[in-house]
Parts: sequence; structure tokens; C-alpha cells
Amino acid sequence: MRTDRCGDLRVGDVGRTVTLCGWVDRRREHGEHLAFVDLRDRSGVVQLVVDGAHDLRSEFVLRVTGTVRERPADTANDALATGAVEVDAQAVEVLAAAEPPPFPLDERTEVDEVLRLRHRYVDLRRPRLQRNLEVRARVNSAVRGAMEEQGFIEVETPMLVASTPEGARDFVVPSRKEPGSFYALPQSPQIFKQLCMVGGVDRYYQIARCLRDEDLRADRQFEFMQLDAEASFVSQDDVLAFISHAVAAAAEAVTGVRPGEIGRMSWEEAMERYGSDKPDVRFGMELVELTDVFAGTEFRAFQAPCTKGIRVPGGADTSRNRLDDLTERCKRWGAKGLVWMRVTPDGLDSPVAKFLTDDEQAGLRTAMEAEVGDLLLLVADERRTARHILGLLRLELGRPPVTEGGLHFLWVVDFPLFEALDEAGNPIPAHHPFTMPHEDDVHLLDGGDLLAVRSQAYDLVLNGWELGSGSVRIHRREVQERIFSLLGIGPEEAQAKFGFLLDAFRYGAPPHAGFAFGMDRLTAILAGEENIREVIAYPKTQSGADPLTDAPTPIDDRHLEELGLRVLPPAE
RNA sequence: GGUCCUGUGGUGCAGUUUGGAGUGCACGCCGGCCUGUCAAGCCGGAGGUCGCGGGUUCAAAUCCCGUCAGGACCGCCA
Repeated sequence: MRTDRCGDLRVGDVGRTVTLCGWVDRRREHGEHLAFVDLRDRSGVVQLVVDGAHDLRSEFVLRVTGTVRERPADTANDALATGAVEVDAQAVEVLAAAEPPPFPLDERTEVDEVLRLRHRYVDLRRPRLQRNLEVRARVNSAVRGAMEEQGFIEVETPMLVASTPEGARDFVVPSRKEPGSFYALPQSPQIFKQLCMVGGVDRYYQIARCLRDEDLRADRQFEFMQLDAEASFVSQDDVLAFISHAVAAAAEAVTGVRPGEIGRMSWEEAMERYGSDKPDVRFGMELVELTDVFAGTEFRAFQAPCTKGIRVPGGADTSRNRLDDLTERCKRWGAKGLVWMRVTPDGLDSPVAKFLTDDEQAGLRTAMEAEVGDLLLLVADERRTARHILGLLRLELGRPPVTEGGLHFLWVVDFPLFEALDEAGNPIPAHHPFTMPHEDDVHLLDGGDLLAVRSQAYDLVLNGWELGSGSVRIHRREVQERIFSLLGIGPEEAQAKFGFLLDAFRYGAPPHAGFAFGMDRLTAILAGEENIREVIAYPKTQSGADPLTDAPTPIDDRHLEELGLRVLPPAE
């Protein structure tokens, strides 16, 4: 149908007769016999010169044959890749008329997102999404290439799987042949990839669709894509190297620059310095340890297991209103309160300054390297609470936009094996129950401090986003049984939940380790987007609806009956 | 489950604090003029359930209550 793409035409094409197809991007009429029409396809736009264009309206689909010619002197458009040439249209065929679009297709109008989603097919024509889909395709391609270079082979795993009680809420699919039974859609191919290892596929990867029925966020959709990988006979360092190579290839494919080696930080250090297991290290404002400064304080609020603070450089002009708002926010996050102090030439301006001795005030200023004009924010609480609140506060006050500060990948290693104890005193796994404990901490499993046990689990973080996580897996039956027993999972329960994996391990399981990271998140950051919806062709809203198709929708009674289902009336 | 923000012609906004006639801006749309524009320009025109429901008031886009939709976040996401 066409000989060229609009955006490809250059001075070298002058004199050629070309046929182009595309949409009317814009039209400029100059009387009955001269008009300019910008014709757009995925490659870009080119200016057509048309004898009368009154019937060529916005977004009409055209097929145009004409001669490429150099633009007259002084009429070239440097802002356009094709700006030195134009196409003198001899034949214009309207392939499809179009109603005026529901919103402007230009780049400068920020359109309501529901409207964009309802007319996503129009939105996709806009430069932003055209660009983002291309970034996404490049990231996918680069990651695949990088994994295959390293000897990984792609294996697909099923979408209809058995529900497991662990982890996120499952999406379920009713079985017609076995009414009352359900498949689950996979939260990840975790167990299947481990079975691949037992099956001798010693380097597996897949760009896998994963589904979790949890509340949506800027960085979370019900369904998302993960680069899922697993390898046999490898160490943690090997896995980090494989994945580092893959994300570096993706970054290079988009930015043209290959990132340097990715640094590592222990989970404990990340929590102490940033109050987060996914620290955004693009900016400072690190958490400062102040417990010792107030060790003997008379001030009751600071007589806590842990006192930490952050320094907001130049923040002393923060209004009382804003400080009250931050205090409220901290309380909602679970803090008992927030202590603020403005550093002024006359000392610390704070409601609590009078409760602190001169030594304490001096010690505080030294520890925090406070300068006149700064704002100091302190939280005293249990250590995990103080870290958490200040970590959130730090992001609230200092986090730069996604497009600023460059790309800061970071490996967070040595995660704890257990994140807490439940009411029954059983530990709760921080990652998943197949995670191998750190070799140096295995002895703690027998009567030691369980919460101090580190694991061979690791996360990859990019600019404060958790890209993904992985671990060295337990491949020895006795270790797995020990973990299950600590978790309060008896042999029968273990067999019921993970029997097929445990069975598989009887038949010769190689030591193995793996990782998975979110392709949507990686793509969003590389595309300079704050929200993964901008790099997904057909995303859902925060409530999980699709304004384009109106999903989810009710199904008819006959369909329900066939599946053996009955819908309850809505709860009051 | 919770907190906060937003909702005004097709689109993006202002107007809401301090109630007084659907008032304004830009884009788009329709018609006309216009032979070198490129966010073309000029003239004219059409287009409104101020998200929805209730309340207060002589009077509500504006104040109050509820509700719906969207967004950000906390919880949740092994």
C-alpha cells in the first residue's frame, strides 16, 4: 500500500514519487488552492502540500501519492526530522474518515486518564505512548538477548495452576469439569521454575505474566510481566551477575549508556540508613542514629528503644501548618509523634527544646551535622517503627522526580529469613519458605534468635523502586523440613501444600537459585514515567476496572450454572 | 479497611476561600476569508445535568451531609 514511511523522508529522497499512508495530524489551509497537511504514521510526520484540503479532517486516514521535493528557501522546519522536504500530493485517497478525537493528540495537553483509557486506541497514537511502547519492546528484546547470551533457555509455564495459600490473594478460575474446584492464575512461576531445575533445565528464563489480586498502585497492576529466571549449580554471586547483565543491557538499549557495576548494600544497612529495604539512593537525608545522644534523657518521649532523625537541609522555613500536617501523617503511619526542630542562629526552635539539656542539644546538632536554616525531624520508638516512619518521611520530603538523578541500581542483600513472629510465636518467612538461610546463621535455627537469621535472599532496587527479588533455594530435604517445622507447617500440611515440589526433590534436586524482576517497573523508569500504566498498552484503573472494555462484567446465569456457581447478594 | 487530593461546554483550566443571572481564558468543532504555513492567521457561530443525590438559604458551581468515578499514599503485595 505504501512505498515509504512518513518520518523517513529526507533531502536524499527529493525527486522520488512516493506513496504514504497515515493519519491527518494537522491541517493548515491557505485559501482554496493551497493547504498543508501533516501526515503521521508511527515513524513521524511529513508535510504534504495539497490543492484544497477542506475535506481532509483531523485523524482521517489517507493514502497519498506525490513527489518529494525540497522546501522553498526559508520554509524548512528544523523542529521536524522531515522538515527539509515536503510531498507535493498528486493523489489523495481517504481510506477512512474520522470523527473529531475525544481529546487532543498533541503532547502538551494532560488529558484525564479515564478518558485516555476509554479511548486507548486514540491515546496509543500520541507520541508519549508510541515512544513508551517502543521503549518497552526494546527492553523486552534486550533482556531476552542478554539471558540467551548467558545460556538461558525460554520455557513457558501454565496460566491455570493450583492455588497455594501463601502469598498474595489469587485470581481464581472456576472449573467446569469439576464444579466447586478452581484453578488459580499464577502469582509467579516460582514452583514451576524450580521443577525445571529438577528437570535438568539448568538455565531457565521467561518473560512471564504474573497475576496478584491486591490493591493497585502507581507501580502495581493486577497483571504484570516479570523476567523470571532460575539456574542450577550457581551461587548468589552468579545470579546477581546474570541479572545485572540483563538490566544493564536493557538500560543500554534505551539510554545508549551501559550502567556501571551495581553496588551492594546489606538489608540491615539499608534499613538503618534509609529506613527502607528499597532505598532511593539518589538523594541524601539519611537517617541519623540518635539513641546514644539521648541515652540519659529526662525527656520521656525520647526514653525509647531507638531514636533516629533526618536533617532537611534549608528546611527551617517550613510552616507550622506543614509541620502539623507531617506530624499527623507520621501518626497515621503508626508513630507516636514527630519531633521537629528548626535550627536558628539562636538555637533550636522547637516545642520540645525546653525539655532537652544543653549537652543533648549540642550532641544532637553534632550528630546530625545540623546547620543554621535546617529542619530536624526526630522519631523515637521501637527500632523498626522509627526506621519505617523516617524512611517514609524522607521520601515524602526529598524524593526527586523519576527523570532526575540518573539510574541508581542497587543490590540489597542479606535479607532476614523471617520478618516477624506471628501470634503463635511462629516465624513468618520474609521471602518464601524455600529460601536458603545464610550459611553463617544456620546454627541459629536451633534455639537461637530466629529474627537474626539472615537468608540468601536479595532484592534489586532502582531509584527506590523494588525491581525484583530472588534467593538461593533450599534443595536439601532435611533443611526444608527444618524450615517447615519452624514455620509451624507440619509434614501433612507441607505435603498438602507443596507435595509435588517436595516429591520432586526426592529424585535428585540440583542446588539452584533464581530471581525475578518486574519488566513494567524497569520499563517505566527507563521511559521516565512515574506510573507503570504509561508503559502498558491496556492497563486498568486503581479500582481494577478497564474503562475500554468495562471489565469486570457480570456473566449470565446459564454460564454460572454451568460452572456450579451462585452469586451471593451484596453484603450490607 | 483507612487518609488525602480531584470532578465546571468535546479538551485543558480559572471561578469555590468571602453564596448573588452559566461569568471568563486557551485549544478543539462548524461556517467564511486567506497561495508558504508548520501550535498558521483573521472574522463569525454552535456547544453546559458545574459528577450524582439530599440539606441549609430569598438565592448554591460555591456552604454542609451522603454517594459515584479517578488519582496519590498507608495497610496489603510469601
